[in-house]
Amino acid sequence: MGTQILTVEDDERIRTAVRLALEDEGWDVVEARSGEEALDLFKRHTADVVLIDIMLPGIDGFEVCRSIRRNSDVPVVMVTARDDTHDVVAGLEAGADDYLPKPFAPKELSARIRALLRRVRSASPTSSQFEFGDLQILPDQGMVMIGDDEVHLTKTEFRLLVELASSPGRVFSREVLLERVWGYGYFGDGRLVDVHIRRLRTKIEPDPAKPRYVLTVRGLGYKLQA
Amino acid sequence: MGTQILTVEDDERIRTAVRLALEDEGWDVVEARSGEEALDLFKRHTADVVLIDIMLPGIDGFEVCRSIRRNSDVPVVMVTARDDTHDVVAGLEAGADDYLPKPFAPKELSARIRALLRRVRSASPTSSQFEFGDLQILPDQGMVMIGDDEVHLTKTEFRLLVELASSPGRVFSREVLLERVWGYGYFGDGRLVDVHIRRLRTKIEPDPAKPRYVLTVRGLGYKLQA
DNA sequence: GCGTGCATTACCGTTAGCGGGCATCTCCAG
DNA sequence: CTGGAGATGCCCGCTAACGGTAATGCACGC
Repeated sequence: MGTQILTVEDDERIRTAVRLALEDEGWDVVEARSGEEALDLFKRHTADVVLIDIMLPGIDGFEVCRSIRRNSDVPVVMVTARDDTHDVVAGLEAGADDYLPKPFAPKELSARIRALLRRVRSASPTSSQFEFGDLQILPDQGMVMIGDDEVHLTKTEFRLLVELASSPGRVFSREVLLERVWGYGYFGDGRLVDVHIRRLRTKIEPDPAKPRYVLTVRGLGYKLQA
Repeated sequence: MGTQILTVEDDERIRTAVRLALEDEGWDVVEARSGEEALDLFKRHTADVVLIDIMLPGIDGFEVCRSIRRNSDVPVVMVTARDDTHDVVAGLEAGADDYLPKPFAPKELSARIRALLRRVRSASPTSSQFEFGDLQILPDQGMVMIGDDEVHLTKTEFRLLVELASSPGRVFSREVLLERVWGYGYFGDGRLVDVHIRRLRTKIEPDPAKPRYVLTVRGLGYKLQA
C-alpha cells in the first residue's frame, strides 16, 4: 500500500495537474471537489497527507483543516491563490503544516510533501511486534514475553530470534544467520549458530528437547514455526 | 527553559529583525554569523529550531543543513533571497523542513515555526505528567516526586529521566540519549550516559543496586519500566 | 553399522556496566 | 573579585555476564 494523498480542489485543471505531479512521485491520489466531499472521504479512507485549497464552494479550506485537526494529526498542506501574510498565518493557525501560494511549481509541491512525510515518519518509529502463540517479541523494548512473563535474552539471542521472526516459517541457513546477526565478513564456525540456538531454546521453549518455536531443518538450518 | 532557536545569518540588519520577531514570540534566540559558527554553536547547545540563510560566507546554508542532518532531526527552516523552484527543492532535499523566500513577513516566519514546533511536539507528547508507581514526573514544573517527597534532580538528570519517560518501556541507546539529552552533535564518550544514569538512580531508586524504574538492557541501552 | 550433522556441556578470554574518585566548570553569596 | 558548593565530564579498576571454542554425546539417514 503506497502513500495516499487526499486533494481538495474545485478547479478541474489544477486538480488534474496536481494529480499528475503527485502520481509522478508514485503516490496514490484521491480527489475531492468540495469541503464536504473531502471530510466525507477523509472519514472513510485513511490519508497520509491532505492537500487543501482555501477557496472552495461551501465549507472553506480553513474550516476543512480545522475539522480534520479535531480528530487527526495527518499532515496538511494548504494551497491557494491568496498569499497575504494574513492568509498564510491563518492557514497555519488553522492547523496546516505548510502553506503554498499559487501559482506553484509541481516540483516544489512534491518536495514540500516529501519533507513533511520525512518529518512525520521519522517521528513515529514503527513499533513493530511479533506474536507466535504464547511467544511475543517486542523489538523496541528489547523484550520477549512468554505468556505474561518476561524472558531475558542476551543481545545475540535476541537478534537471532528477531531475524528468524522477520520471516516466520522460512528456513535460515547458518551462513545467512551468521551474516545477518553477526554481521558481514564474520568468518566463524557455523557451529556457533547451534550454540546460540540452543541457548535461545533453553530460555523460550517449554521443552527445549522438543522445540515448539525454533525448529531444526536438518541439513538446511533453522526456522521459526509460523 | 524556553524554546531555543538558532539563527544563521550574516546580514546584521536581517539578523536583528529576525531576532526581535522571534523574541516577540517568547523564544530564546542564539545567533550565528557564519556556517562554521552555527555548526559550532549547534554542537555545544541544543536548539529546538534552526533557521538558516543560504547565502553565507564560507560554508553555505545547504551544507550547514546537511551537516546538521547527519546527526540530528531538529526542525530546520531555510530563509533566503533566492526563490527559484530549484533552490527550494534543493533546500528541502538537503533536509530542511520549510523554505521561506525573502522578503518575508516576520509574522509568517513565526507562524511557520509555530506550525513546525506543533508538529514536532505532537510527535513526542510533552504531556503534563508521567507516573510510574511511586515515581511521579512533572516536566512542566521541573519536578520529580517519590511518594510525597520531592526529589531534587539536576538539569541533566531531569532531562534524561524525561526522555526515558517519553516512551516508557522503550530502550534508548546511549547514542540516542546523548543526542536527545546533551544536544545534537555532541561527540562525547558514551560512558557519560552511564554516569548520569547512576546519579539518577541514587536519587530516585529505593535500592540503586537493584533498579526498579531505570533498567539496564545490556548491549542496547536503558529504559524506564513501563 | 557408519557417517554426518545436530545437541549439549564445560571452559575461558573478553566486555559491558557499575562504583569510586577526581578535575573542571558554573553559578551564586559574600 | 573571590571562595565555595553543586553540577558536570572523565578515568580507572572491579565484577558478573556474555560470546566463542572445543570436546563429547546423541540421532538420524544411508
